[in-house]
Amino acid sequence: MKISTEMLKGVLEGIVLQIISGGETYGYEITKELNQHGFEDLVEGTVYTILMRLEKNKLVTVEKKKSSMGPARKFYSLNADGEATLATFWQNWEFLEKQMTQLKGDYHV
Amino acid sequence: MKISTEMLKGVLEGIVLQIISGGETYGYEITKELNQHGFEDLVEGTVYTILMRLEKNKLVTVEKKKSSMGPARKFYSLNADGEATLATFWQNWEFLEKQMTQLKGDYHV
DNA sequence: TTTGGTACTTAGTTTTACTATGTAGCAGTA
DNA sequence: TACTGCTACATAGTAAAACTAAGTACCAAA
Repeated sequence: MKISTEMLKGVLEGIVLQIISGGETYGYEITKELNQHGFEDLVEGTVYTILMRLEKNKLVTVEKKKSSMGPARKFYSLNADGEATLATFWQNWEFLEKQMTQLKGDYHV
Repeated sequence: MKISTEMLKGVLEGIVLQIISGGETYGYEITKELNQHGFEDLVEGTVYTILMRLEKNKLVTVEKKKSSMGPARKFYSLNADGEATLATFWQNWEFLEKQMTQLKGDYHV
């Protein structure tokens, strides 16, 4: 099963924040992890644009580190604003979940 | 609490299908119902564009009926394709819900 | 006759993710 | 050496969906 791409809008950024909150990581790794979490069709390009948006919006700190496995990696960590944004994201998500469950029940014939 | 608008993309169409599945209804009424279901900032224009998309994609049937309360109403009902699309929508939603819950647990520090 | 609620429409904009492609480092191997 | 494959990042252009903002029109009550 794959997730319809439109349904991801506004959710994907929160997901990436959540993954980074689990510990310093970088774009290529995030992509691979998401691919194994049901986001099969997600490609690197999409993740990189999100990471750059996070950086532009000052929700993360970035540190470049050399790797023995290829080119240098850009490691991302959440800063205070990032943590706050992530917390708000989950609140919104849970609220949406609740409304969706209600709608499903209320309008069932 | 209101739902962030970007998070709605791809979800709103399913929500509207779900409401219609509960019985023949029209745009203005759908808007009011959603406003009371946590979608406070949702305005008519948004709902109407979704309804027209549903009609264009042949997921609904439309019937115009006079009203004693103002101009004529356009009543929408789901057809077979609409029901199928709605069922798929809920499958996708539940899958996304599952993945989100997993992500929240897996990457918690 | 004017106000307010009901009801539908649409042009233009913004946001977000996708497509597609390019660049580059490094390891193993033929 | 040349080639393949995996690792890793970057980005220009496009598509989809919802929003903004404005308009039209019907009808009832004050």
